Amino acid sequence: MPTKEPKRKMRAIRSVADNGGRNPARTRLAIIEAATQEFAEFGIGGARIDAIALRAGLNKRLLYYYFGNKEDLFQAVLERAYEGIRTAERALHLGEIDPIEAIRKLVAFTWNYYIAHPEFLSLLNSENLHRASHLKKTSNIMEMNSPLVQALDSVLEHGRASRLFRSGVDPIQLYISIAALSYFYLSNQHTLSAIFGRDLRAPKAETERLSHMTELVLGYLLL
Amino acid sequence: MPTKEPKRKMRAIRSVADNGGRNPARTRLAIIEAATQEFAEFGIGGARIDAIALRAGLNKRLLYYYFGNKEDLFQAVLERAYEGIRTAERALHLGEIDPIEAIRKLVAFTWNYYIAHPEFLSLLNSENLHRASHLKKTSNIMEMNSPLVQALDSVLEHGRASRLFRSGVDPIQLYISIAALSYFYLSNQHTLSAIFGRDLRAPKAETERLSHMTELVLGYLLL
Amino acid sequence: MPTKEPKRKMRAIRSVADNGGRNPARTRLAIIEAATQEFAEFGIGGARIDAIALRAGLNKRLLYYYFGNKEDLFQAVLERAYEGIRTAERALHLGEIDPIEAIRKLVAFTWNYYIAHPEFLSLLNSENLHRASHLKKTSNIMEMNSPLVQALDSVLEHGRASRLFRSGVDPIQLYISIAALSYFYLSNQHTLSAIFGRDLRAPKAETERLSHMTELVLGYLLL
Amino acid sequence: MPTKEPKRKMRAIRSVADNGGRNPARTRLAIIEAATQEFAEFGIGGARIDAIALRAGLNKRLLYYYFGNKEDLFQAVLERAYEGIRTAERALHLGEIDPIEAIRKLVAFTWNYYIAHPEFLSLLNSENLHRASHLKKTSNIMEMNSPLVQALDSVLEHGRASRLFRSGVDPIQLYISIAALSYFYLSNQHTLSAIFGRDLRAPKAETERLSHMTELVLGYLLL
DNA sequence: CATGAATGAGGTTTCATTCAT
DNA sequence: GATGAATGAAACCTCATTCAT
Repeated sequence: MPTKEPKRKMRAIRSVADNGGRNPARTRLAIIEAATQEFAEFGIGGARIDAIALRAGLNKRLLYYYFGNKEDLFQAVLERAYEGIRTAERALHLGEIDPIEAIRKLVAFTWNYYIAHPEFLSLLNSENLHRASHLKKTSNIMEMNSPLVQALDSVLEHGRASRLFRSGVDPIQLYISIAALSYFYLSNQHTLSAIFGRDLRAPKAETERLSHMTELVLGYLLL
Repeated sequence: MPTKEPKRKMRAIRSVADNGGRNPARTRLAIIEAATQEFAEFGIGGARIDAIALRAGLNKRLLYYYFGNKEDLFQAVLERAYEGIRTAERALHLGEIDPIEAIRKLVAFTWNYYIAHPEFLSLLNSENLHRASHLKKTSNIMEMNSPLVQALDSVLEHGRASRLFRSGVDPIQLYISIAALSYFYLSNQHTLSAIFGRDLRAPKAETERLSHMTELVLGYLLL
Repeated sequence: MPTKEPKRKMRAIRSVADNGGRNPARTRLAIIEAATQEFAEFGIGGARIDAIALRAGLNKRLLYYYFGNKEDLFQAVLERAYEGIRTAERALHLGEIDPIEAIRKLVAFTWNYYIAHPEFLSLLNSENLHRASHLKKTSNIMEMNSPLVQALDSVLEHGRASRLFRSGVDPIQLYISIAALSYFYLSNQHTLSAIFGRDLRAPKAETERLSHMTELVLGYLLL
Repeated sequence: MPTKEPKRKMRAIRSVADNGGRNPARTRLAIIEAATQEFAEFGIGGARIDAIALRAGLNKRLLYYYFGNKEDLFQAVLERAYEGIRTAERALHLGEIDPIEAIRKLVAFTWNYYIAHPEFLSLLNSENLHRASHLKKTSNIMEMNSPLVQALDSVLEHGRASRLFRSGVDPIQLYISIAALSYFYLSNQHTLSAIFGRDLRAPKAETERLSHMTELVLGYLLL
């Protein structure tokens, strides 16, 4: 197998763009979605333009028409992925509820979002392998910043004011830690499962993990 | 850009094998080390056999002579990377010290090892992208299991016996969490730095991160 | 798999040279026999020096020591193959028996020799693909000539004298025809079997073929 | 000689595809024709994709675009070669003429077709070296079957009915024998010429061979 | 807007052969 | 006499990208 990447079948999973053509917005979206799957599954180097076109049910030339080249397509994919999580985060409204509940909700949300969007983890890994080169090229990079950091800051402030939480907690550090606990477990599930000889994705294992993470964070915060 | 991967200069960083040939063990090692760097930097798909040969100062053909193909070379690289961290872990001797100190030491060790061995994180990310396919092929996969899990179990037991630590803590969950806190921060440093607009690798930031992680874990464990 | 030839396992069938080394004649023979199998199975282009060494249970370097290069090794193999059939032919003694019986014997001998030595057919095919370039380099090419042609000439003469056989038969043409009838059937057995949807090598089919060939030749010769 | 195959010049004999591009059918044909020559001349292992592209006057990448890989290209070449002879055979209309004349015509046709299409013999030899692996993959393998076998059956029947031919002749056996007589002579002409020290392809030799074969077959058939 | 055909560069791998012991 | 290590050349094949319609 003189090939560069592991062999894989190329079959159109689902022709995302079953419009009779002539719908730019939809075509664009179809490409992004197909590319998201492909990049998530194989990384930037492993993703194949042909495979993306096939997944999208579109001619390869169109990818270039819409996105110029592979790198820029990845950038678009990445931006949409961030957009997705930021939108979901904005719907959380942590500030309006009890601090303890807010933390539970934040941990659970992070966990569930990553589980529902494994491609997001994979895309981030790819982007970090490339030293965030695509992210750095996005124009309004600040909008990538999570609205949750500010919300978390306010939750911590409320908790501290109510003498529930310890003081001196950096919301960014905590935000990163909460993300880390879910992210690492899921992103590295294959090596961890192999090494520990357990299926980390069994329902029971997932429940235990969420409990553990919640207890860990609250155990730390609560006075 | 007609090439698949971002352009990069190919220059022999350092001829790892400045033996006059005819030293199999040394040649083998030179290949593994060069490959480790290359795979860590560019992933499996992005790594170039030519580049590895150049880095190692060896004829490309030799890589095939010793390892058969790219995949098997990656497997060898991965196995050696695990071997490295397991060896370091075995030198920790957590069981012989005060539980609190042991936890501090474990968190700091994990952090420092990842900082000293960024290639390890990258290799693991690659392997997880490939669903641990190489790891699953290693013969004695159980030896990949960290000796720290058992040590941590005993630390937790001591802590609980001394009424210092809470009970009911699963050592595997905690081990994963401790790894997660350092791993995610470092592995995702580029996207995080870009988004937060701060340099997460500034000395001050590193110190703060280690403190935060230690407090988080101990804050959770201590009664 | 970017390989040139169809994949195949390389395993030493039988270490022909299980001498403790130091037996030139035996080593030489072991190489020739291993090479014969390899060349017969894969052709000159498809044969692999490594595979031959492995089959012979010898170091690859020895093949070069004894034969110089692949081409010359093939020449040696070919010469030995011709030697084999010529030796067998010399044992026939056609002149001493009844002409009809002699023809039967010749047809059957040809058929049986080809069946017992399929590698001979394959080597000849290879050599013809190369326009007999190796054969032309052999020193005493005349010794390659079949002793049977002269014997056949005398058989035909006897048959004609006894008013059994027709006259005017060129022994070389007939010799070629007799060879052709067996050779083509066996050498092309795979395509013929595929196309006719029958197994040409089934015992019944073989018997029928020999009968047919014998009848064909005798039917032509007999007055 | 560090190369695998005998050296040879690579020069575009004749740019088969002097279309200004954009003519798929023509391009496809140009590839097949170039590949036919190359495979016939050097065998499957010896044929070079580069050389085929050069012969066809096309970009090497196109061969893969149209045929996937070398093996599949060979299969296409082989199928076209069979198609060619089957088409020619269908134009013979043996059933409509006198049985004796029909046999003469069949022998001469076989002889002349092989002479006009030496590549056909070579391709068949290659395919048999590979145990008909490509032929077995062709979908309608039955259409490869010669229409002549049935025609020959009817000729034999007519001949027998007219008390001209012997009975009990298997048309497949006879068909194979007729093919064999021409095939072996031509396919093995180089070794035979070398060994007999005569030029088997001299015009006189060719005439004699055709006579001999015709007499042989008719001598057998005629009562 | 959309597409099948075409391409240059470069990737992995293989091979016959030689070197150093 | 015998061997494992090493090599340069070239083979097959892949890929992102562009051309012509």
